[in-house]
Amino acid sequence: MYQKVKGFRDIYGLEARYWNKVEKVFRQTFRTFNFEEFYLPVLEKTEVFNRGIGSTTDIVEKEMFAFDDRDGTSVSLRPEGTASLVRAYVENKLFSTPGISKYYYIGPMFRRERPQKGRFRQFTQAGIEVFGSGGPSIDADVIYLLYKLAENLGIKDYVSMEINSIGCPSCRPAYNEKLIEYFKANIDHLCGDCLRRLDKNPMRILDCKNESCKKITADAPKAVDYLCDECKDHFEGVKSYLDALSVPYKVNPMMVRGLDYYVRTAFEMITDKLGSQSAVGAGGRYDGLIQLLGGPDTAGIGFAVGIDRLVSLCMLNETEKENDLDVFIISFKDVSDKTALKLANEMRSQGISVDMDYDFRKMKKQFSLADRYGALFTVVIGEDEAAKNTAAVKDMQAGTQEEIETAKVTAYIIDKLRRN
RNA sequence: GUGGCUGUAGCUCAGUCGGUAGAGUACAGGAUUGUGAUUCCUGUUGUCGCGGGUUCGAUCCCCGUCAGCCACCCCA
Repeated sequence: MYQKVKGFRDIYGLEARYWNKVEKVFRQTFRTFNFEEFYLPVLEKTEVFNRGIGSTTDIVEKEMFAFDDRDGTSVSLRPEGTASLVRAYVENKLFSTPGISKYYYIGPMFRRERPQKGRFRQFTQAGIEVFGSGGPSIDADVIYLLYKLAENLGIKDYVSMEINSIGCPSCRPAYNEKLIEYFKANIDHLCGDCLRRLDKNPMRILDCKNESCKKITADAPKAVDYLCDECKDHFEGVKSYLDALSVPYKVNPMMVRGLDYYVRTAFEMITDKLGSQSAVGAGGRYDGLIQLLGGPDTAGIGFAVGIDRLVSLCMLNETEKENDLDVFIISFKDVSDKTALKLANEMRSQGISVDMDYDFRKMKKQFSLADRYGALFTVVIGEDEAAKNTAAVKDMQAGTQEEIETAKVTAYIIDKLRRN
């Protein structure tokens, strides 16, 4: 028997229904914020990610599905969406459209990590990107959108929002110096991983979960205390707009970003309900990225959310009904099979969901099928009814039954459904 | 990439101190020749994850491997 590739999965049944619901809520919510859908390729030249995400990040260094195409160019399954979308934005010269650009995408991403709870090698992210606005009000609105998604999915009690500012190229180097200085003074308390981070990316030490490191990081210099005037004003602006929108949030000075392109505002929507995978959505500002990928100097901000994780959270509620069917037609071979088939499609063209037993089994069997599908109504066409050109329509919840002329069944059902 | 646990029927799991397996559920048929639940009867299904070793004999012991789960790491 064949097995799926490690870390990849099949999604069906109840989970697929939730998946559907989440995507629907996402598209509707994005629509209300005037975001436009962007369909992106799943495969990009590897350099897009090397340049965009940062060649020393873990994602690029050891998690990409990268391989050489037949002509020798290195290509990669995308590990995230932002670099691709920025590439597309620049390549299609969309920066010349008037005003700011707001796009969203939903689709599979690929990272070759060891699978565990809430983490798969193919996972789906939905994300948004805003190009062309550098002010703090869009930051707050984007964070509000992320919050709104959780609210619209009915899971806002499961998540919380944290924000931070990680500075910009003009203030971060000085802050990094301070950090390195501080950690070097406490170097014997750092774990092996953090020793390596010390030179490469000292901010990441703040994120370490090692107990001994945590003790030191608690008193480490904080980025928010070393922001330049512009960054400080920006961060204060973001907070005041968030307050105006009544978004519940917490400033977490320990929050950092794993991707190189982020500046200033960083935010995360986290949960404690998914084991060790706490992030369900995260994002930030990346003002230099568009230029880095060959475009004009354009401000950018965005976020990505993990659909797989969100679906898990939604399933905690267990409110999704199994029932999806309006009508089940019970019919019999050589008695009412053709009538049933015609009636089913007559109702379907009116938008009613209809199913039937194509094997025309015994009535009792057909009723239990109708029951299993959660049908609201059954339409029985047996010998008696067929002879009279009628059908027995049964309300499955009430248990009541009425005999209706076959030609009038569709109208009767529509009327009944409307009343419910 | 590192570590721990797990892998038996479609699903949940039991079991054999080493002698090639069983329950519940699900499914199919019937009791019930026109009505959903329950009940009762009958029936079907397994390369006991895969490969190798030890043994007269392995689903059980040993090694390897693959997959899953959980954690580290990383991240959405």
